[in-house]
Amino acid sequence: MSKHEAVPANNGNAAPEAKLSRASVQRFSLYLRHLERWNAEGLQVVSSSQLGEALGINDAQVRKDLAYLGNLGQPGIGYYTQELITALRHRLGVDRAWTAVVVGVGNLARALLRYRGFGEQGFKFVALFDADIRKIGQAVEGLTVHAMDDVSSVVRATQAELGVVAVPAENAQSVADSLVAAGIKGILNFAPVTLRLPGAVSLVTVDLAVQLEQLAFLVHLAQNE
Amino acid sequence: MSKHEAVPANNGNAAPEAKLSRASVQRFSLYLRHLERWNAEGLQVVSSSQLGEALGINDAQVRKDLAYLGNLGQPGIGYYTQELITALRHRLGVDRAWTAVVVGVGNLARALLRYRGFGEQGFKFVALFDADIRKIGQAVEGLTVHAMDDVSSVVRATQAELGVVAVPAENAQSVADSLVAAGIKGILNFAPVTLRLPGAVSLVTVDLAVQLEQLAFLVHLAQNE
DNA sequence: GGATGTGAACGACTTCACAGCG
DNA sequence: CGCTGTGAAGTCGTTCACATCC
Repeated sequence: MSKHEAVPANNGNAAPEAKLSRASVQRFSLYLRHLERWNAEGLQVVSSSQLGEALGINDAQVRKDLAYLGNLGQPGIGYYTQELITALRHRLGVDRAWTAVVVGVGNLARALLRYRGFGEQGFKFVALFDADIRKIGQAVEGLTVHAMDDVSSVVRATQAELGVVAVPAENAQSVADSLVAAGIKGILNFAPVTLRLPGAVSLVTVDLAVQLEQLAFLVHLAQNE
Repeated sequence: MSKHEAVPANNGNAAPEAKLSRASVQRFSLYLRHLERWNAEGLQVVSSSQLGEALGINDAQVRKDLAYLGNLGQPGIGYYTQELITALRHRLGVDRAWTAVVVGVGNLARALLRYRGFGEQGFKFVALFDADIRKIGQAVEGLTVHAMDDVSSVVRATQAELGVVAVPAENAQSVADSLVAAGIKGILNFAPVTLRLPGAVSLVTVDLAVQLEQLAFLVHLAQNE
């Protein structure tokens, strides 16, 4: 990493966090996934056009994105896979473990808990919560389901940083409020509502209904042409 | 726009489909959801600033979006809720029924099948498929699980238009190919891969791993400041 | 007055094109 | 040579500001 000699060290120490678009960050995750596979397959060098092709985007875009990581590219050669992976993981913040809790133990929660790959990327689910008293105490995917009243104590005890909201729309805001009050730093929300959170808490919403409607619209559009 | 005497009825019949950004379409879904709730609560008129506030966006943005629907706004008043709903549903293509099949009967599939609201928006799941021979013939959420070999015949028989891919990454492309071969018009993909589809088939990908990493990045960023 | 519709300014993202380096 | 890094141009989306209309 420490790259002195040549390179003006634009990430010297002052404001290393340049403006990274949300789109770039999403692509970072995708680059990382492809790189890790290729690296496992023994590929040691990769070019911006290979990455671009894998993601279906322009190669200049790839170089622009990767430039945020510093001057890792070797003109005439490409990028060293392992080096890129390390830099990407560091920049994304996944070069360390993340702990998460899930509220709402339905099928979606189960799907997430079983999703292999989260673990590989350093995400660890440490607790589950549900409002349904019948589910409390049950073990799901190796974790015990706690009562909603225990959110605060369990989140503090586990020092969980991320919370997944997988409850019906009408309960989502109050669940989010509980998580925030317990000290959660970021929420992944699957409920179809616009959550209101304090600025210090990050939010990513995945709205499945919107996505399905989006698809219907695209098909609808394609048919009327 | 041609400006003569009351509304030029620009949605007469010619070329109503202007360029609609993907972002606009996503917002359309959100507008629709809020409007339907407000309408059910008896609200008859709504303003761009109310909608903007509900979605957390600028009111000018709302007006720009809604302008795609024609001149529905009443200066000094706002928009008539019912009229907006009708226009939005029509434009989104959800003023008719959509049939969908799901491939990969895991927890994610179950979560989708139970998701209330899909039905209300006119989406109907008509068949399930799975490669696991032990699941074939089982009933899940009222639908029978079919073998992968039956994709073609069942899709044709049900005239399903949309396909949900909820299988592991390594099988996603071949599943998608089967769906396309069977005549599916659009695919909602949950597998963490970049699917390659013919141009005539629409695609929406929901990558949960990317979303979780995005959240981690945002928290990571907020902490280093 | 109060809210729409929209040109114009602004800002963000993408692509082009090419100098420069290994 | 091939491939990076990056200004410049181009494209797209958002916000501003205000004329317009009920």
